[in-house]
This record gives sequence, structure tokens and C-alpha cells, in this order.
Amino acid sequence: MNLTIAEENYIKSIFKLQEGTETVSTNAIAYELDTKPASVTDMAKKLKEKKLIDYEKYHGITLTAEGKKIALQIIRRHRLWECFLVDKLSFSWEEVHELAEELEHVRSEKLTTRLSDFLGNPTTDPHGDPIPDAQGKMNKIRSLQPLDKAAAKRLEVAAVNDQSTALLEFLNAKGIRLGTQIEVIERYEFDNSVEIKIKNQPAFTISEQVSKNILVRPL
Amino acid sequence: MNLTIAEENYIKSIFKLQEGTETVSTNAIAYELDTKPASVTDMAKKLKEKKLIDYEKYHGITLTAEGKKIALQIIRRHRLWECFLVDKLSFSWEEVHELAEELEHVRSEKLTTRLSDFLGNPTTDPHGDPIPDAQGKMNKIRSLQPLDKAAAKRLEVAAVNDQSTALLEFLNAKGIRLGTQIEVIERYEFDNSVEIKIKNQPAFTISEQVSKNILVRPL
DNA sequence: AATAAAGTTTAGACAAATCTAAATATTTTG
DNA sequence: CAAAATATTTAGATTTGTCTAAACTTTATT
Repeated sequence: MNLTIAEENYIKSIFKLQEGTETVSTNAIAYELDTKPASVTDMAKKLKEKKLIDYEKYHGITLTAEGKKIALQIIRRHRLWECFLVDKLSFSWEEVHELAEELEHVRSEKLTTRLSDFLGNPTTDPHGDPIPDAQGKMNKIRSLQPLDKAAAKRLEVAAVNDQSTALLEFLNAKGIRLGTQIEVIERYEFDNSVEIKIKNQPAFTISEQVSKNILVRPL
Repeated sequence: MNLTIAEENYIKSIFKLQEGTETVSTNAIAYELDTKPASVTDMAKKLKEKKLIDYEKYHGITLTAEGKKIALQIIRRHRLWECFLVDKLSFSWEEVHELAEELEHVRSEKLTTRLSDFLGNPTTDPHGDPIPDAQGKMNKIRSLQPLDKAAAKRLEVAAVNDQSTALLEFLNAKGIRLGTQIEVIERYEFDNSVEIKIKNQPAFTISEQVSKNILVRPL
């Protein structure tokens, strides 16, 4: 299956949006890829032709088994490159997403396998996201909960839900990284903000928008 | 300067062909890039518009200073990735050219700098070609001569002139790699073939086509 | 259930990169 | 130096991925 970079990006977006919901809307994909719904419709026809998605006019899109397989390969490459950039080239976690978006399109199984070996076959990327193995199997460590919904008081940061530079820089500034231990001091109902404390630091409050995107596990 | 991958490939080819000769022909570029002369003409207009080449209809192409600068950046990235693939991921020298052709198009100065540092700032790639530094300066170790023209009897292999898998696999099979020491036993005039000997091995003969592409330095 | 709102698709256009075939320019050669 | 050979360019078409504007479907609302 020979895919263009654009096709790969569509497959990846559909996979991402499909988590949870069954079928993905034209609009959602357009928003995710920063393009227009009409363009998505055009591409949907092509991907259907290639049997990578199921698609009926006006009724949304889902990946076929083959489509999912390809999505997982792309995600695997993306996350391995992120590990490489952080572990070997000392990039910080907010810098690597965009570079990995480009590197992920180099399709070579041999390269992917060797890169993975070189990195010690990591199972999570610098944002805490699981890395699919060569067969496309991925640990769904989604025993994780977003901080805004977690019940326990003592928590550990395990992943982030959003790769945007803005969020990651904010977390850097606050001293929040993967593995950081957090104590929930107070939850404020009126705006769903949370007051939290990190060891040896004064407590501070974060908005719902932020806490939604921090995935934690109870300690 | 925002270039497409196609534009980068044209720049790189022109740079390569420009060595020695002053102006590069439409035909030569078309052959190098495995495309048609008409396509080269079209692209020449675009690159001229962007001031990366000097071009007058029917009178060939040369890179401007800016064009050369960009070419050297691309070559730098290409050769650094080749080093990475061989030194860190254990690829062999005949496998890396095609992968590097893809990786070289990831344009990030920070990535390039860090990759170079990670590799110990190498100055030659796995085929013996010099790697331009961040300023575009490149050791012209072209005190090197092709084996078919070298005068001395005892020689060391310093580089190869052709990245094709076919040649490199041939050299692998014959035990010829960078640093291999060669003794010239005999030169045959009628077909310009050379009989050579590598330490602890029986002598063998190689064709002009091969010896042209092996760059050596006297010992 | 009819209508308004929201979402999606079609039609037609455009830019990038390519191609073929025909036209034109340059170079080589008898 | 004119004709032939070679090289280059133009004209017109194609593919991929995109867009806008208009048309159409589905869904939500009153």
C-alpha cells in the first residue's frame, strides 16, 4: 500500500478521533487537520477506494482493519522518533511533536525496528503515550484518568492529552512533568479549577482546561 | 525560504552536476532526477523566480550564492543522517542513501545541530564524502583520485563516487571498504581494467567502470 | 411535523509537479 | 555554411490536494 503523506495524515487523524466514538465526522477531521470539510470529503473517497476506511455519504467515517494497522504503524514511528529526540538529542517534550510529524512519514520497517532497538524498545513516548509494537499492539494504560476527574488526593502524572507547545510550556513552568507527584488540595466547583501542590513548592491553582489534559494515576 | 521537496531535489542535483563544469544542462538534470527535460524547464523558471539559480533560456543553469548555501545545507543533513544510520543503527553503507534522501528533507537547524553533536561532529560520511559544517564549509579532500587514474602502487580507499546499491554491494563482496589497503598489480590497457590485491587475499581484476568510482589516496 | 440550523457534498477552480507532442533554438558535421 | 542532429522550450493535459460557493441531507427546534 503506497500512501502519500496527506493520506497518512488523514488516517492518523481518523484513528485519533475514533477513540471512543464509533464514526468520525467530516467536520471533526477538517478541524483536526486544519483544512476544510470539502477537502475531507474528497479524501474520504480516495481512502474508501483504497479500502482503508468505511464511508457512506453523510454518515461518517471509520477505519477498516487495514486502515487501523497503518495508523498504528504511523503512530509507532511518530512516538519512537519523539523518544529519540528527547532521549538522544536532548530535546524537551514540547519541541518534539512537530519534528516527529515529519520524521514519521519515512516508511521503512527496517529503520523503525532498528530505531526501536537502539532506544531499548521503549513502550511509552515522552508525553506518556504508549508506543505500539511492530505488530501494532499497544498497551492501553488508560487506567489513567484526567486530573479533573480523578478521585484520589495523591496522584502521579502519567501522560498528557495534548501535544501543543502552549500546554507543555505551561507545565514546564509549573514544574509538572511525567512522574511528578501531585496532591489535590481543593476542587472549585464554579469553574472546575483545581488547587494542587507539588512537593517542596507552594500550592497553585490550574484551570479545568489544563487539568483535563493531565492524565494521572492514583498513588 | 520555503522550499518544496521537489525544489530541494533540483537544487541538490544542480549542485552535484555543477562540480567542475560551470553551467548545467536541462538534459543532465533530467537524467539525474529521472524526469523529463520539459519538467526541468518548468522548475528552472520557478527557481529563477526564487533567485536560487541563474537561468537564461537555452543557456543552462547555475546556482546563485543563496542556492549553493541551501544545497550545502541539504547535503549536510543527508550525510549526517547517513552517519547516524551506519554508526548508531548498524546499517551498512549501501542501504543508507535512500533513507537519507527522505530524512534530509526535515528542515530544522536545531535538529541538524544536535544530530551532528550526537554523532561527534563527523567530517565524512560512510562513503567517504565530506560533510559541510553549519556554515556550509566543506573539506575538499579531493586530493583523492579515482583508482583508474592513480599513479601509486599502494593505495588506501578513501571514498566512493557512486552511491548505488549495485556498486556498494559489489565492493562488499570483494572486501573493499573505506580504509581498505590496495596494491595495484597490473593495469590492462585494452579495457582499462586493473588487477588489484588486498592483504591476505588472492588478487582479482576490476573493470574500469568500478575503478573510476573508487577514490583512493596514496599510502 | 415543518422549518431552521448545522453538517456534508458537489461543482468548478487553482497551484504544484509532472508528462507528451510539437515547435524552436543551438550545435555539429559533411 | 547549410542541413542534420541534438537540446530545449512551449502548449496543452493530467494528478494530487486543496479551496469557495452553492446545493443538498440530516438533525434539532418550536
